Amino acid sequence: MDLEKLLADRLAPAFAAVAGGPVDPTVRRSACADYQSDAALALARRIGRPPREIAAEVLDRAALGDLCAAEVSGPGFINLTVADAALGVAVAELAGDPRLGVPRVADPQTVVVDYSAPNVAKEMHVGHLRSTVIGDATARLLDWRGHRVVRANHLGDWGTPFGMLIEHLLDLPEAEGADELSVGDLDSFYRAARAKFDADEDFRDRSRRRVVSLQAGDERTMRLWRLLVRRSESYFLEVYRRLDVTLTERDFQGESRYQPLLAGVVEELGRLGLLRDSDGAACVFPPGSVGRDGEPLPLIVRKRDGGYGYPATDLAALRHRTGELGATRLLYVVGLPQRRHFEMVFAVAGAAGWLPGAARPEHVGFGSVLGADGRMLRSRAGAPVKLADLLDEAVSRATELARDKNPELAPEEVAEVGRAVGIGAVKYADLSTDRNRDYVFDWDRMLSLDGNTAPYLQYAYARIRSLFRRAGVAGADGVAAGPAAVPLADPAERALVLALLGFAPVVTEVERTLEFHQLAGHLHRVATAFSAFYERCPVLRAEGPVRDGRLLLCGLTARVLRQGLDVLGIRTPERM
RNA sequence: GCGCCCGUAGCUCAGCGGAUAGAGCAGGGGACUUCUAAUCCCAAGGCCGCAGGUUCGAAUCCUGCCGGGCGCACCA
Repeated sequence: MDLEKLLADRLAPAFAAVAGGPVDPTVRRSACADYQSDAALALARRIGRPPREIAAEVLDRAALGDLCAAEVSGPGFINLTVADAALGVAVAELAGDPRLGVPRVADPQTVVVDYSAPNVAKEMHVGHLRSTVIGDATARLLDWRGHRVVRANHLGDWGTPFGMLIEHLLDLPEAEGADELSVGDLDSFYRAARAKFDADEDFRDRSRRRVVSLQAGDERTMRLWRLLVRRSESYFLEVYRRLDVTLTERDFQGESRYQPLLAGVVEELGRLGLLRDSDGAACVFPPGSVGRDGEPLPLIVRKRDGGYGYPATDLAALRHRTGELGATRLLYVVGLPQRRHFEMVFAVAGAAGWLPGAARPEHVGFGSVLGADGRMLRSRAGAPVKLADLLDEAVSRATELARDKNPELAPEEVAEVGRAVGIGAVKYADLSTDRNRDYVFDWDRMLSLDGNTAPYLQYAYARIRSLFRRAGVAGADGVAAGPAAVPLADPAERALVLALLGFAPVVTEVERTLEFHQLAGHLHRVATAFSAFYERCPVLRAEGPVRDGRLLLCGLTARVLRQGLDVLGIRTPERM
């Protein structure tokens, strides 16, 4: 039962009667009561009556029954305090719902989530962290809601650098080359190739010729290219596994797969009359984009040299996603600096008719990860921080903490907790702030057990699990066969119930906005409400209906935390 | 020059037209013979970058400034 909606439904007829037409009662959570309605204030001008008078009349007419107490407050707010009995029933119903009040969508969309997108033969670094983490949370959330989700890992697996990479691979004894690639030291492989390219004229020539063979589909070249791609992919999959990211080998949809389509894309744009030649390059000039010189900015779909850049690839991919996959929501989880690029791509796609009907492309942008100095996070040497190193450090710091704080954990448990907490902390730090902003990467803060952090939420979950182990009863695993109503005596119980009832509205909101910090913030509120409840309200020492009710609250809290964190891609260890 | 993002407590961040702007950290004071103290409770801390405007009501919307970050033709 959606309490907000229930309250709104009770108030709506009264508002309609007073206003002489339909009114949204705008019920929301309140600091001054459980819920409040602001609609009387907005209505005052429309019908020319004082807001308090409107609110009073609405309350006279509203059939609130024994659902809640209501009063007019301040300039015309209607404060709603839900009856304990109604809350107790609502929370018991929620506990009986395997989906925690969040139904599967009635009208599933096909959603393509384009995220992660590392480059073959290059190390994944912090720059890939946000796209991977935010994108994966997006895919998980939409999956859970029942949409058809296509994960698209738009791998950088094509382009001129592959000439030099393949030549470098040829220069090495094959075994050594393969070895170097598989140990995960992709950067030194790339750097060595690059260094040779910069220093050696002959190598440069060979590299350029190699690009030509690659584009021509030369068999031996393709074999080596596939070797590079496959080695890199297995390395990326290892990183995803450690990061608890759901991307698999089936989700690699690299740039190379669109190469055969690019000529057709350009040809079609030409047929539609959208193309203009500019200095020999085939361009589309979407309205509204202006460059440094004040002149219209082109989207270059074919370069002067006849090659294709990533605008062409993005257009081909988009056309494929709407045309072949039937996607109606196209999400691009890519950093904010690419904002204009996507504006232009979407504008061109729209003009070309590749966004039929309900198809909506959306750039899910995000800010940068900063170091303590407020600049882009870099290693001490000034290089981008390798994602693998970052994860190592997260796990080792968290393992250290776990060993330190809970000596009762067995060694294998320490290792498992360290992984869950370390990785969870990194992901949560990323997901718990507004993705549009840059955020400061700070180990101590993200691993703190206080505040809006993964370990705090995980700890709340672990405490509940511990409690159930001690009680020797099931409960936190799934739907509990609990009481039909939960008796609520303590304010901490009420606060917890209200927080738990707020889970569903937040999930549906985040499905729309993809602002995961809203979900994170809500889970934090649930966890703080639980911690306060846990301090004040004995569970196992209580008796009868009170004990049963509290066990139900604990079980439901655990399920909400676990489900919410699962959507964020974060584990909930049984012990900490 | 143009465009995008961002300026809220000492620090890191919430606050999506509504009441007295909220958390956490740091600093101050308390609570462990007790279901995990990795926790909880209390107090303190604010010209919401500045100036106008719209509104019954603005941190929130609009305009202009100031400050920071990023981006602006053939790299992806």
